Amino acid sequence: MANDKIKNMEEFAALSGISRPTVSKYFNDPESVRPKTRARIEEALQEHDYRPNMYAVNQNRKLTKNIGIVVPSLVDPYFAEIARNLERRCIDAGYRPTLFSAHGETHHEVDVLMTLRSIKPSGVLLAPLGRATDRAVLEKFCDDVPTLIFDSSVEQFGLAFVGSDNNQFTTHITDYLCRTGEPPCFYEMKTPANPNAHRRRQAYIEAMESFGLTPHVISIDGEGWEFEEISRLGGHKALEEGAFPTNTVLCSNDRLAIGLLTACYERGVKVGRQPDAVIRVAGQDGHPYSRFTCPPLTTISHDYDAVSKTAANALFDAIEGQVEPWKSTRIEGKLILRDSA
Amino acid sequence: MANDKIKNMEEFAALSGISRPTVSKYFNDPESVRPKTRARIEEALQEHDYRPNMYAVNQNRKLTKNIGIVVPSLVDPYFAEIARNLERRCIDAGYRPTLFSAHGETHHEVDVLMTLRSIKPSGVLLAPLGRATDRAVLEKFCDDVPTLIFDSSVEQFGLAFVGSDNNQFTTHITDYLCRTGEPPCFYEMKTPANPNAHRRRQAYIEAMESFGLTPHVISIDGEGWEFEEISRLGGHKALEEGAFPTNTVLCSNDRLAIGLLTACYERGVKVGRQPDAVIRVAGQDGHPYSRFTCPPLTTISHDYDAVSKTAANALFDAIEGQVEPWKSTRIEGKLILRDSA
DNA sequence: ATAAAACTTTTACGCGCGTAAATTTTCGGT
DNA sequence: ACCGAAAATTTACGCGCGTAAAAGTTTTAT
Repeated sequence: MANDKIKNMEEFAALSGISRPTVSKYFNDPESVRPKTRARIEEALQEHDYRPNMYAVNQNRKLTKNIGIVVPSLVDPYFAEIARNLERRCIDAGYRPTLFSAHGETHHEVDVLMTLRSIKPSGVLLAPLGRATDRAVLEKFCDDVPTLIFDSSVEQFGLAFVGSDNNQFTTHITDYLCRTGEPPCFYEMKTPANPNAHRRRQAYIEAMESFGLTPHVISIDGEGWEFEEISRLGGHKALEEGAFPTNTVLCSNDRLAIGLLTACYERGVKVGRQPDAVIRVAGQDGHPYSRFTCPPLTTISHDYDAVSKTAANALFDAIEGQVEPWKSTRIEGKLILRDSA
Repeated sequence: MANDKIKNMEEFAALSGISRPTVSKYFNDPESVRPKTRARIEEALQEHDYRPNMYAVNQNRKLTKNIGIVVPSLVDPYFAEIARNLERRCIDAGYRPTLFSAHGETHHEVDVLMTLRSIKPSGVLLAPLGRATDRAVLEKFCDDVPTLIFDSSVEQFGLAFVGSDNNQFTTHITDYLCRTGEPPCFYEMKTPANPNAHRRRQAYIEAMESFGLTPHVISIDGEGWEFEEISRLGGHKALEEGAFPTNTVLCSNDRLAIGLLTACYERGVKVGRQPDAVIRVAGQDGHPYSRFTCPPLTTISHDYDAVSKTAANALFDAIEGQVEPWKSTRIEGKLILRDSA
């Protein structure tokens, strides 16, 4: 590979012996030029290592190949995992994904949307903050940019919604817990950052009632995204006060469960389904670390692949012109039986 | 705010009653125009909501305001945390950071570097994969783009290196473990993905020898970045074979420790510093989840703030023209005493 | 071989903005 | 009120590429 610095397409076109407009066509779609021409360009490409200037390209294209991926927090392994999954799918589909995190705060989410506008993405995959999302800003954004909402829905904004079926999640695991021991109480944050929390509480209550049982919800104090620590503290308080009416606790999500397990450990409360255990704890999400808690956490897991595949494909379809009415796709979770419940 | 769509700076300049070049100056540096002029522009800005076209701007600027942040894996909470920290600092300093993950693989890291070239960043903060990094590619990249290497150094590439002092980490915690119980053996992966692992093993050996003790290194099998699971399996094997020559295990990093704790739990091996515990386990890194293991993990923590602050500032200085010879800054960690050791 | 179809080349313009040079306006100090 | 300096304006060009139109060339089908 020669080390000559090629500074623009003009020069590269000259070196490859092809006209610049044709080279331009090639970069926009290699299949659009004659095989012989393509071969010559690719040959020159190997020797001279040239890449079109991104900024000049996107200035003139009606549609960039950019896709924005936005999650509430990249520090949360659940979102990190799904973002990774989505990123890969975008790249494989020939797009250029860019990752953004709202860092759990409204104003950051708003900033991200402003930034996104400036890169003129052809589409956006957005997992909203939820309760903390600025509805008006998001709605306006969805009007301007093809946006697919995932993880938690915000009204009927955007192209469509794809997420997990929180009702099924909670109903399913509640059912399991009822069948294998005492019916669970529900452990959650009083003011949850995650909007799915509301759905899950509701689903728990309905499931319990449909089984002819009385639901019990324990709502702990705490603000923000430090779920584990909030739950650890709340767990201590609940255990001390004897706030759990049954020996089975269904947590609104795995991170709360992780914190609760720590609280149990610190108080010497044995968790599990063995005879000598005094409490069963279950989570929801299929958090990457749920396998490594002590005891390993029984949970109901998102189908990460299915969610991200459905979401990504729906966006790609919309970008490529398919117009479909707004719809909501909710994907079932899989129960993961481990030792904690 | 009027809803008229302003399509370029020309129009906006007309509406604000200021000439386009002056408006351009304003956007590049609001302080560079007369206060009265600035006020008029900002007034118009509120009413008409215009933002310069990013692509047109960066096409002509010698130096974009972009900064690339690259980590080996965003799914690893340690890197997610430090990436978050760096991202914030870039934004606060007026830059536009973009996050990239190498997903633990060489070819992805190479791809990221190619992508980075195309966005013409004014600087890059890069945590290399380490052993798996393509040296030649990285070296060439560092020649072309101002790059600051952090977390693990690769020769003397880039502007400088900023990371934790792995020698101090390991020496310090080894010392602590020796003083409070049996001297530790060292638990690591045979072929670690993380290059700091080598330094830490070496530091352990030297520390032990300086204390007049015999070092013992247990190297477990496994490839890739699924440290916890690799460690859990390796831990089972080691415990079964009685491979630990002492009751104290110092893990090369917290993720290995988390897996080992799970293995211990699954075998009913009690971990901790209480009299009835049979093994002590310590980690290294100050992983966000180390607080929530059972028992909570004793570890030596990165000074996340100091590392990211030093790294970011060094890059900013270089971008702003300060030329300094390559240097390596290694920041000490803080021992976090918890129940596991 | 010939005509039609498909592809390239040439030419030319525009995108939205940075930026330099020359000129005019504005401002603070006296 | 006057003058010099600082700032704003006018004018003009260029960045690297997309893209359209017209003309030329190659390929494919008949």
